[in-house]
Amino acid sequence: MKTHEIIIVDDHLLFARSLASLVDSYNEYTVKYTFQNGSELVDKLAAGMALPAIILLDVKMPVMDGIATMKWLKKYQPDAKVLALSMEDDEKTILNMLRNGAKGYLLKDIQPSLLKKALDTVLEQGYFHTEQVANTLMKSLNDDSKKKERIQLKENEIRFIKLACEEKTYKEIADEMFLSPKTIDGYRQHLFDILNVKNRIGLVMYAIKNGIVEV
Amino acid sequence: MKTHEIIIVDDHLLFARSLASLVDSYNEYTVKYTFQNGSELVDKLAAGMALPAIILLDVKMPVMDGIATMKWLKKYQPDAKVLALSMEDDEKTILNMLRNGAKGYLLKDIQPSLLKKALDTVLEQGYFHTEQVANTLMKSLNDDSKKKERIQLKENEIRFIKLACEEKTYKEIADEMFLSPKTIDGYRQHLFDILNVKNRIGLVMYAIKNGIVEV
DNA sequence: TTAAACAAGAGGAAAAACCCTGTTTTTAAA
DNA sequence: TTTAAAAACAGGGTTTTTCCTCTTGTTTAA
Repeated sequence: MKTHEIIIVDDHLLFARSLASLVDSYNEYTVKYTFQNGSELVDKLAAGMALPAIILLDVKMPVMDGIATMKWLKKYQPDAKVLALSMEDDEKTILNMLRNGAKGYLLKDIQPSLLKKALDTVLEQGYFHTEQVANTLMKSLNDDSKKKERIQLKENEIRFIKLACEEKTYKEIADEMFLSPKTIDGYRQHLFDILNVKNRIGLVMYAIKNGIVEV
Repeated sequence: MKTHEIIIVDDHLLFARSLASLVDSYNEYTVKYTFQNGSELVDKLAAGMALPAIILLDVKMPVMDGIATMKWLKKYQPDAKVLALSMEDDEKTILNMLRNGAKGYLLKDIQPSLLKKALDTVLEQGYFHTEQVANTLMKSLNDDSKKKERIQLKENEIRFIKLACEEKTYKEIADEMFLSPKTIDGYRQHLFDILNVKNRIGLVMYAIKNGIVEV
């Protein structure tokens, strides 16, 4: 029976080696290579190496870390199946890896048996996540909807911002809000000042970053 | 021992009733009210009714549906703990409910025993999600990172768009790209045409929706 | 090889966005 | 009841954006 090829990318040699022997102990999987950082992997892939079934990718590495590697893979090898490995369950990092196409996020302190399940699940379903990571994910969805309004905006200002994110002129916005264009101009200027932006583009980006408008 | 109060909001009376008796059968929980739509709930809350421990909220309802209700709650009762109930596992809806603060998303065809676990978990951890929903969540994270570039854009056009999402004038963008402002103007016009947007705001929104720029 | 498509760029002009300094009216607070 | 801040609005000027048409040189495809 043909086994699935695995590549391990991790700068901690000891860990990488033991992980490799663990993976090799499964009948269905074989470790093809272990690399010490992202750019070793990228080099080989760029040189024409075929994608393995799954890449186990450490997040924190010197030279080219997990996130940089994911970005490269997303662009040039979007079909790569990557399981991220990490010491810490930092929310931002998890999101970043997953958003860039990682199929799952494993903490390094998981039960070895879980690794097998993770590999199997990724091949079958395309995704794998632990309870813990899923929780973090859920939380993040909510947090950013809460951490809104660090600067308290008035009802009308928010209405204005939302309209400013559409393809409308200020004149049209004024009509829609039943206010004079000059008042709208005042809103605009005031918001530029308090939000520290230079033009309407900045206002739109602020609105998106702070969840005032849905993307 | 004091039980946790539950409110059920569902327009299907038969379902609501049986759900209520199921919840009441747990020692730790008591159904306080059942409402037939979101606005009944909102009315009571607006009139000063205290929040229950958990609200079980149907997604598809007449008058005021789950999403509208979540939006109201997010604004006026952000501490409400809501478990969404739904017949279908539509990706958009799930995201929408969770983004608006739902603590979990239960499909109506789950095992009754899972409901108990869901209630317990929400109270303990703040969140509950089934395997299935978590999967949907993961998938959505990735799908939108892939569905990029439906319209094939040139390297330079993408560079321009990215800069157009910053607070720069076209003159500044031209300098940065070592091109004449008139060439930049050409890029702009061409992109407006092919992307079907009316102004730079539309361009920025397109860029964000299609993952050309990170938010 | 000739025509078509394309990229870079120019001129000119109207529309929209931006900026500053004011006045009047409302609203809220002392 | 007086005062003061905030909201609505105006005038008027500068800059940027947007739109249209046109030229020139380069690839590309028939």
